[in-house]
Amino acid sequence: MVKYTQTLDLTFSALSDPTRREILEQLSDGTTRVTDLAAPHRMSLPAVSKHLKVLETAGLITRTRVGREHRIQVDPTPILKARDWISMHAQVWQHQFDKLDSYLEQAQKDLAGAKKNGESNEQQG
Amino acid sequence: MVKYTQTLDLTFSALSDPTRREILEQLSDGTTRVTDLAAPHRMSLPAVSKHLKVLETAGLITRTRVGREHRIQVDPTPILKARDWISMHAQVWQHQFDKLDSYLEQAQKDLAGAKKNGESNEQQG
DNA sequence: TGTATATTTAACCAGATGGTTAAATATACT
DNA sequence: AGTATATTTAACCATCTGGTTAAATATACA
Repeated sequence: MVKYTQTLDLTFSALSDPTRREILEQLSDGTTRVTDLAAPHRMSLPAVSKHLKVLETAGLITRTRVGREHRIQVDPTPILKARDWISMHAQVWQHQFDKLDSYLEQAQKDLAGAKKNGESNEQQG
Repeated sequence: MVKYTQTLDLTFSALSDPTRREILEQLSDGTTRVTDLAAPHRMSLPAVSKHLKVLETAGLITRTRVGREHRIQVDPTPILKARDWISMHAQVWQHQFDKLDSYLEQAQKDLAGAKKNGESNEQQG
């Protein structure tokens, strides 16, 4: 369970940087070489190399050496676990959120009624 | 589109901390007061207060003042956008990943065949 | 062997992050 | 008015993050 949490930490953290998300999108397009991945980004190659290391440490990509080139591939497993974590809670959150909506509506009505009747803002008993 | 990226940055970043994810889970359980949210965490109240601020800035929670208490509520909207971003790419990633699998299998077979035939490890080109 | 290419590592830096304690603010209670 | 409770803000600190440039490493090519 420590592991699970650490995985989510690393995954969400890796996904929090726009450059890294773009890299993951480039990988969708079939780009694999580090130099090619780096090309569109307005930063140095070492900077991109660092981003790749972050993605690799988080397990979001794997690397295969072919001669002097490194071929980068996505491993979607941890990202899907992150999505699962969201999905696991989304329904309850949505429910809570809807409850809040209706609560606020009701509070609005209560307030209007209270004002009309000259009641205080305090709850009774 | 800048906005969209910033939202994802803030959302994934907010989700990358285990304390903040636990807070979101506590909110599922109906906990709302700051003090109650802070109780299970082995850190000071100001530390939790900071985490709440991060969640609030990212738009993951909203806050309603009731007297001296702050009632915290989840807003699932940005989290669902983060999930959407993952979902939008998951299928292609999965496909790429499966392709890699079959590539590696094939390479494994090629290698085995090459060894049997006394071929070198170099590509013949 | 010498040179070019692909990529990482090292050293450095500014700013962000996540924690602390002490103090401030706002509200409630008697 | 005075005290207690709920919460944030301020000031501080160590560590992490994301970038830089220069150098190192590994492979390819002639």
